[in-house]
Amino acid sequence: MQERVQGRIQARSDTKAQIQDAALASFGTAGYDGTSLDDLARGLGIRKQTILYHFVSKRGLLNAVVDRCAGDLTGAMDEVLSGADRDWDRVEALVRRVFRVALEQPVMLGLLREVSRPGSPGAQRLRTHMEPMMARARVWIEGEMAAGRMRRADAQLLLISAYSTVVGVATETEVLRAAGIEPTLRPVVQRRRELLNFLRSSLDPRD
Amino acid sequence: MQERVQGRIQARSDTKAQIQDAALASFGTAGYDGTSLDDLARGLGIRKQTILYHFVSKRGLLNAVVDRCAGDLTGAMDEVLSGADRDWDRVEALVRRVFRVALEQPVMLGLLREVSRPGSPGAQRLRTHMEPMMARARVWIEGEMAAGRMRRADAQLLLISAYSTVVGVATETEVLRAAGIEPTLRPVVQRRRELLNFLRSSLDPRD
DNA sequence: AAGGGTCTTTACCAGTTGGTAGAGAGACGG
DNA sequence: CCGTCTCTCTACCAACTGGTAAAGACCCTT
Repeated sequence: MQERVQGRIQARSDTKAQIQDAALASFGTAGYDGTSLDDLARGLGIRKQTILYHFVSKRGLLNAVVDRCAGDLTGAMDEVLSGADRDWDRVEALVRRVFRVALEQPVMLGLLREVSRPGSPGAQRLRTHMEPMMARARVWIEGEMAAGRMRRADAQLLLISAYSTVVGVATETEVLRAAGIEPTLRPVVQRRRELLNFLRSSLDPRD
Repeated sequence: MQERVQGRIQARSDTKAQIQDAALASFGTAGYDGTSLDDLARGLGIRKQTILYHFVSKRGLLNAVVDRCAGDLTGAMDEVLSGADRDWDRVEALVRRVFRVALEQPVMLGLLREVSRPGSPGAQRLRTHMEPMMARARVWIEGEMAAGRMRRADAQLLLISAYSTVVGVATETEVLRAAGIEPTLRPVVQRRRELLNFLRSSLDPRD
C-alpha cells in the first residue's frame, strides 16, 4: 500500500513471484495444512484475495509451487542429459547436479519432504512430474545395460533408492536443525558420496 | 453407545487407549494440522468432547502420543543396556532393537517423521525425550573410547547420523508407498546393514 | 476523455476448528 | 436409597478456514 505505487508492469510479475516464494517456504516448514492464506498474505503485506486472484485456490498455489520446483529440477537434469558426459560419467554428473540444486535452494527440500508424504495434497502432483522423469531415466539405464556399458541391475529399484536418498537428505537436514546443529554441507556431501558409491558398485562395468 | 454398556472398569482404559491409537495413526499419516478432533472422534464412534476429557487439549493428546512412543523406544533401549552384551556387540544389539521396534510398529515411524520437522508442535516434546537419551549414549560411547574398547570418533556426529538414518527409514517407507511399491522389509534391512557397517567402521577396534 | 484490462482491495459468507459449560448416565460405597 | 465419582454426552461458542462478489485504483490504448 505504501511502496507499491511503482509501475504496474514491474509489480505484476513481482507480486506473483513473491507469493510463490513465500508459499514455498511456508509449505516446506509449516506444511500445507499448517499454512493459512491469511498468514501468508499478512507476511507479504497484502490481502488474501490477492493470492486467490493469482492462484485460483490454495490447492492451485501448492500445485504452482510444486510445478516450479519440479521444473527447476527437470531443467537441471535436462542440462546434464544434453551434455557431453557419457556412460557412468553421466550418472555421476546427474547426481551431482541434483544435489547442487538441492543445496542451492534448501527451501525446496522442505517442500519435497512435505509433498512426499502419501496422502499429502501435493503428492499426486509431484508424481505426475516424477513418473515420466523416472521412466525416461529407466529406459536410458536399461539401454546402457543392454549395450553392455553398464552392469545389469534392477534399474527401477536403483532409481527409487537414489530418489529416496535425496528425500532423505531433506529429512536429515531438518533433523540436524532440530538437534540444534547448524546444518552444514558435511552430511549432505557424505550422503552424496554414499549414493555415488552405491550406484557405481551397481552400474560401473569397470568396477 | 451400543456395546459400551459393559463394565466401566474395562471401558475406562479402553477408550483412552483407543483414542491414543487412533491419534497416533492420524498424526502419523495426515499430520498434526491435518488431524481434526471431530474426525478422530467420528472414526471412533465417540464425541470430540470425550477426547478432550481424557486429554486436556489437542496439544495434550499429541504430547501423550509422543510420550508413549518415546517410552516404548527408551524401554526397548533400556532392555539392551541392561543386557549382557558388551562393547561393539552392544551397539549392534541396540541398533537391531531399535529397528525391530520400528518394524513392529510402523505407525510410530509416521509420527516420528511428522514430529521431526522443526517447528512441528511435537518437535519440542520429542526433544525432551531424545536429548537425555542421546546424552547418555554419548557418555557411554566416549567412555568406551577412552577405555580403548572403541576407536576414537566424533560420538555426537555418529549418534545423529544413526538417528537420522532411523528417521530416514520413516521417510523412505512412505516414498516407496508413494511410488506404488508395496513396502517390504528389504530397504529397511538394507538401511540397517548400511548403518551397522558405518558404525562398525567408525567404532569397532577389530576392524 | 473514455473505455477496457490488470491488479488489489473491502465486504461478506458458510463451514470447520479447538475448546468451554453443564447435564445425564452408570457404578460404587455408605 | 442417596450422594459421589468417573465418564460421555448435548449445546454452544468465538476464531479462523478457504472462497465468492463486487467495487476501486491504476495503466494503456484509442
